[in-house]
Amino acid sequence: MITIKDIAEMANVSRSTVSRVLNDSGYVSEDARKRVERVVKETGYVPSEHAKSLRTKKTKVIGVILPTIQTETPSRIVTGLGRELSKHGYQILLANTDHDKEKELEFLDLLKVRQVDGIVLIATNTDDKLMEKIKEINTPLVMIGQEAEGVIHVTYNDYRATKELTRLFIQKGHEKIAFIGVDESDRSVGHFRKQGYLDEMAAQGLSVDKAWVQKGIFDIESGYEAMKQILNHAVNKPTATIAVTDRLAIGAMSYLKEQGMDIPTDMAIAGIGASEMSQYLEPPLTTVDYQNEKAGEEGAKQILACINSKPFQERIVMNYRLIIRESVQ
Amino acid sequence: MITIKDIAEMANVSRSTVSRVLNDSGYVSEDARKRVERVVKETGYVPSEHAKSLRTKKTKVIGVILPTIQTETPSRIVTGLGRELSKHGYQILLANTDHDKEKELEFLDLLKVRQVDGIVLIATNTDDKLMEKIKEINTPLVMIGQEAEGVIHVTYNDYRATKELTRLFIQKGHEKIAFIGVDESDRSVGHFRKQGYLDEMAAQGLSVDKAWVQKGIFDIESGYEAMKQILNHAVNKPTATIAVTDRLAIGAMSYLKEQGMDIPTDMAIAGIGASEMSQYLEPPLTTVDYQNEKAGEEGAKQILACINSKPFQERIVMNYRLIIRESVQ
DNA sequence: CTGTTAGCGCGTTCAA
DNA sequence: TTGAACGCGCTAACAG
Repeated sequence: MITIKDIAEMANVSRSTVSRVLNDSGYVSEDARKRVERVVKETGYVPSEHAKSLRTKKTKVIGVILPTIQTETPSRIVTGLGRELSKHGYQILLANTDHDKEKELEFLDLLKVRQVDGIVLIATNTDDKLMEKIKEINTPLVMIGQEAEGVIHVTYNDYRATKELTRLFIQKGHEKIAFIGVDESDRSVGHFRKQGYLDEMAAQGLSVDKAWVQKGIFDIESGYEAMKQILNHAVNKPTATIAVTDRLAIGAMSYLKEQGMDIPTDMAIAGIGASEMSQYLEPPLTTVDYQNEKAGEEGAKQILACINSKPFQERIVMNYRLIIRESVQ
Repeated sequence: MITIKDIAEMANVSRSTVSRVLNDSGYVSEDARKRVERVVKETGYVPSEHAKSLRTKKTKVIGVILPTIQTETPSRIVTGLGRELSKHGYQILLANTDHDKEKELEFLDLLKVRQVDGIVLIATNTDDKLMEKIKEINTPLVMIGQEAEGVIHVTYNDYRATKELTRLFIQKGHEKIAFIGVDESDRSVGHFRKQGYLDEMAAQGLSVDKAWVQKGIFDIESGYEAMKQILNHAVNKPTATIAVTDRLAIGAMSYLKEQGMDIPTDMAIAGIGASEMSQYLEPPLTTVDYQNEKAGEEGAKQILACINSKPFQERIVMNYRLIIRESVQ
């Protein structure tokens, strides 16, 4: 392996001079610079990042913890993160928890050991254990998707999005609106989205039948099951349904079709997430675009600012955009 | 930051003894071992990976280069890779080329500089430049998705898959079969899949109308366009279509429906990739399951074997599985 | 403007 | 069985 020492000898200067040329720091005579640059070019030499890290305590690596990369939301966020980070010479060390909360904690430790410069956590919960660990590792960290006191975070306006979706249905004349959510331990997707729905219903003086509110997990199948529950158990049949993710909505639509029901005539439906598929469904699905890639970019900017001790915003709430399609009438 | 030196002092031994305990190397008295272990536990000390890497030249990091993580194939592969690698204490350094061949080359260099122990390349081409660079960087490397002489690779049986799909259509009575492919610079998806189709058609004595064979890129929209081309330009209208990805098939289906054509009566259709959506389409799409996660795991095993100088297979061809659904009749 | 020197945190001889 | 000493490749004082 070729090292700085070799370059120094070949260019007839000291190692420090080579270092200065490479890092553009301190004074170097034009002559010496040229010689070094020539040798570096000829040999294709690149300094060892590890040796550098050992000295500078900087790694130019950002750890990214996520629950899965098999769904569109996290993969879009990572794309946004990667785009912004690579602009500044940072790379991503990936940590996939596979939805395992224990692993989430382990990875925080692990990334700390790897001495990443910062961590981006695509979060699905804000459990006490998690928050404690975050404080404990004491590394610059940005959370995406959940809000949390004392932690830099980028979130979506979950509450307002479902509130607006609910209002949309009501404006179209619906009064019996069902809701397919997820567990409330996920504050953003589970709690706030549900609350927006409930509050708007209440605000418009509409009551909510208990059987209208069902829960799934983050897959298509459970959306199917949830819709089945709604139709089987509701005495008073709803005419519209809000699902907190497009996948849940797709599952729900699948059950509706199986039952020979027409969308949106018999049941209007909306999802959240603006999945690529949503516009190719039958009928095309009304949904909410959360601009995940942009959220990723924003997260990257904040973590970089934090690392470089520049001013950063602790709280960023992304804008969303309603996409109204034929599944709503 | 707490270092090996601190532990040594606290345990009243030398740094080397601590190192021996940590790495289970050389003789250490039971007594000393206990003391060190206790201190390590109490302090929560973990050795610096960077210092270690500097010494041992091993990083326990695998670089993964991919064209995008926004489609199912690569994200499934990464999931498989991650699962297997993390079992052995390795982590993934992500490099997203965003379909840019130049970046692919740059990342190979960059990962080399980062001194990753190995590289997994989810490849979309086998250009000379790329192959040269692979030789040049001289780092253990496994290619997934394309075959290449002299490089460890995991591929799918693209040729046989489309051949079998073609035969399936023919068995069902179809004689005029169209094909939506991608550029042949992608040997696997572009060339081999097309060749399987062409060969089977020829083998069965069926001719192929030029207008039946169209090309898209890897998105839904271009599948739509390709089907439009087929229907507009074919004098002799085909009754079935094979698309080389599910997304292309979805786009094609979208155009067919727009034209009021029935699937599969007016046009039977099949894709490849077993995307999660495929079973929820109308009608459910016939497709081919390539077991991408398993391919990822297999790739991980090979790169680890290569790194640890154990025997490895240079060429692995994954099995596939036909999933026959209602889009074919 | 440049070279010498001194570590960063660790693993690994080599004597003792 | 243990510790002293060295060096991995690099940056950052410091002195010249």
